[in-house]
Amino acid sequence: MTKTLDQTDRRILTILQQDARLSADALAERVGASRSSIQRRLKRLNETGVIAKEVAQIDPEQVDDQMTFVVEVELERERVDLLDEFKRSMMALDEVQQCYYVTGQADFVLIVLAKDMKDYDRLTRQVFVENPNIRRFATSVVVDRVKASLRVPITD
Amino acid sequence: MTKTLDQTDRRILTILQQDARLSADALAERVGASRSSIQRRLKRLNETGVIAKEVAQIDPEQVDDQMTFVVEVELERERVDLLDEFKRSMMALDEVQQCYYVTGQADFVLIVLAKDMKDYDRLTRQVFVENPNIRRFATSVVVDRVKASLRVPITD
DNA sequence: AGTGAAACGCTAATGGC
DNA sequence: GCCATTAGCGTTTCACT
Repeated sequence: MTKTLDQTDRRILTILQQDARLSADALAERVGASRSSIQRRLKRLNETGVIAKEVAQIDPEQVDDQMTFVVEVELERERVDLLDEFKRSMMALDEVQQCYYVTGQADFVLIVLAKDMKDYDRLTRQVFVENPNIRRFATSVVVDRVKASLRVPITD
Repeated sequence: MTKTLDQTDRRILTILQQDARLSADALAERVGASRSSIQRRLKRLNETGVIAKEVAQIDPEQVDDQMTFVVEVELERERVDLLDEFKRSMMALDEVQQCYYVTGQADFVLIVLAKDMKDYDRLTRQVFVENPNIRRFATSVVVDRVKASLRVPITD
């Protein structure tokens, strides 16, 4: 909880967000510390959950022709139990890459992946249209995935 | 370009999207192949760019108290050179975690991180308000980051 | 063509000092 | 920060199919 992340920690995190395959030696050189120091820090950063996980980023176009959609969802009533139920259903759907509960006219903003429009249509019918708790949803089709990361800016 | 990814490749990709730290031995066991086969596949998947990179996912709350914003941006005129200029400026901004060029009333949807409202306000003044090419932008504040990944669903 | 098994040297990570 | 041990990696070779 009490995260005293010093400058070295922050530099490590900045680097690992771009490339998690770097060895402790390479990191040591870049941030100006010894390898053992780096490894102790890495262990701590992993154990405390600052580094949540390391994942491979896949090029969507090379796997299947995947389309991306931005979806705004407005619920009928904002009851806590219904909100939670909606959140849980979004968590469970592989096609929903991201889900944000937001202020403003919409209640949720989603990033959704699907193979094609037909596939997307099938998904929305299943998840939104047949859900009486959803007042409306608006879809934007992503033409260009200009930038897509989960990178957190870290000032050191 | 489009390699035929077989079932084993797809399983590997699915697993690595959740945890890129697994050893070739561990992968071999999970997908039912030998270590050498896995390593040959990994090499190919990396060289062809199917696996674009491996990155560490940081818990934003443990680094700084970061707020997340969803921003819709509408440009004044959709001239190709102006679109490209806007895309480039988004690429360059660390605070812009994601940027999608979309169909619909908005031209772009952004996911933006900032320390607080003041910080966000400063950013928008700089990037949007003082840009004559931007007709309007609408901000939603993220209350709950329900789900945030870049995971591409891979059916095998 | 790709697979699985074995073996090579090397680099990197781990835990104790 | 250093050292010794262990683990994992990258590669090659070979027989198989």
